[in-house]
Amino acid sequence: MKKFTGTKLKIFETALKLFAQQGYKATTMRQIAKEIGIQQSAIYNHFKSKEAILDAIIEQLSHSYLINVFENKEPQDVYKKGRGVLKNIANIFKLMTYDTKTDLLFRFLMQELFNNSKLRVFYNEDFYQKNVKKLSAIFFMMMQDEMIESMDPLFLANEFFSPLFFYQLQITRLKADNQSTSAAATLFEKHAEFFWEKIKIKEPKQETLF
Amino acid sequence: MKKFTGTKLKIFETALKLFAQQGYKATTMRQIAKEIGIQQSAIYNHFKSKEAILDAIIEQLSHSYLINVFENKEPQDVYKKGRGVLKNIANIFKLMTYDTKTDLLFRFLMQELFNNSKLRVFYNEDFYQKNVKKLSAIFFMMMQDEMIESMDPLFLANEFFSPLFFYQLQITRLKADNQSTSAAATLFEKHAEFFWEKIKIKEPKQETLF
DNA sequence: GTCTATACAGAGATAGAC
DNA sequence: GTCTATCTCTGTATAGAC
Repeated sequence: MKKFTGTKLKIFETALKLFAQQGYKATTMRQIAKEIGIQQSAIYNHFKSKEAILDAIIEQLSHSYLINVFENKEPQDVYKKGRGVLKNIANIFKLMTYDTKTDLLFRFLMQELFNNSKLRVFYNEDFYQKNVKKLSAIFFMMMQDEMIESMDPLFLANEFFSPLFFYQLQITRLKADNQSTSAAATLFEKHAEFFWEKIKIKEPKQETLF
Repeated sequence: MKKFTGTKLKIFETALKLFAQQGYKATTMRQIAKEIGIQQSAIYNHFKSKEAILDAIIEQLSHSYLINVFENKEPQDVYKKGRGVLKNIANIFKLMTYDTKTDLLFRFLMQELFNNSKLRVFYNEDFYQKNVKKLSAIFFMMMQDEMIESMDPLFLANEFFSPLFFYQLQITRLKADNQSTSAAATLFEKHAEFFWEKIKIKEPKQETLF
């Protein structure tokens, strides 16, 4: 993963900000240049075209926290923590909303999702499938250990993931209007707590009672 | 709510389709005209500007099924049905994804959400708040009747709503790539069923047992 | 590596004939 | 109400001086 420096970095950051705010098409090279304080044509010393900037952003997305919700931890190493795993994941989502760059990347992703098929492939494979499958593996192991009730683990993963995604979308939207996000930010933790309470196995197994 | 006819209707429908597919900014008046088979300048006999078409679409959104998930039914009239209410709501979400126009409106909404503050106000007030508040009222009444466990009804409404929203987004995305949506479409019902099982009060009240 | 100047294409919108 | 023609503006990108 290559990191940009100097003017190239400024162009990259400014472009990401403007693409996320106004959309790719609505953002002009002149506007990017003006924000940085250089001439429009100077951009072409760093990126060969507007689309090249777009590609660099998509490339960057692949390495962002957005798709590393599990921080490279493997399902078998974490599932035993039960409620703690869920709270952890929810918390990572929450932290993402506080990180300005991740927030911009997420907003960019949502903004361009429906008119960039390359981005849809990325969203599906690296963001959605990857996270849901890891979640699914965690739930499956919890079921085997009789920590939670038995059911379709993939479905359960979707049910756990979707509110987190939605709350993140809400916060990104609220930020776009400079509105307070504190109420929405509490939902991540509440969701993890609520969800665990609903799926955990409550009593010791009945056989032991008789 | 005024309905368009003839050429004006064609312009409206074509514009909605293209805006939803490519975004507002990326869609040109010439492109709209070409799809219909008229000259670009002829559009101006029906809409005074490109932005006027956009406004008409936003206006239309307000009257769409997107925001009438409850089909004008009042909470006090439906809450007694318990599980049935939840299944009903989930089913309306599912039906929306089969309706081409609603699907386009939803895709348009998502596409432009982050670069149109007018649309964000609409999304928040008419789509999100309105639906979540009605849901919240339903859950509150269910709690009073001891049909479901007592907790923050607004939080519960968010938890029920967010997966439905997410699954709808998934389906809209899948459709954008002409992929099968049948697997995702089953999630609506499963969600309602799962959710009800998790919040309903299972046993007869304990006092009656002793 | 940044500047000025400019090429060239495509955008939204208007005028006036039919 | 639609056409052709055209205006004006703004966009991406390039050339060449410094």
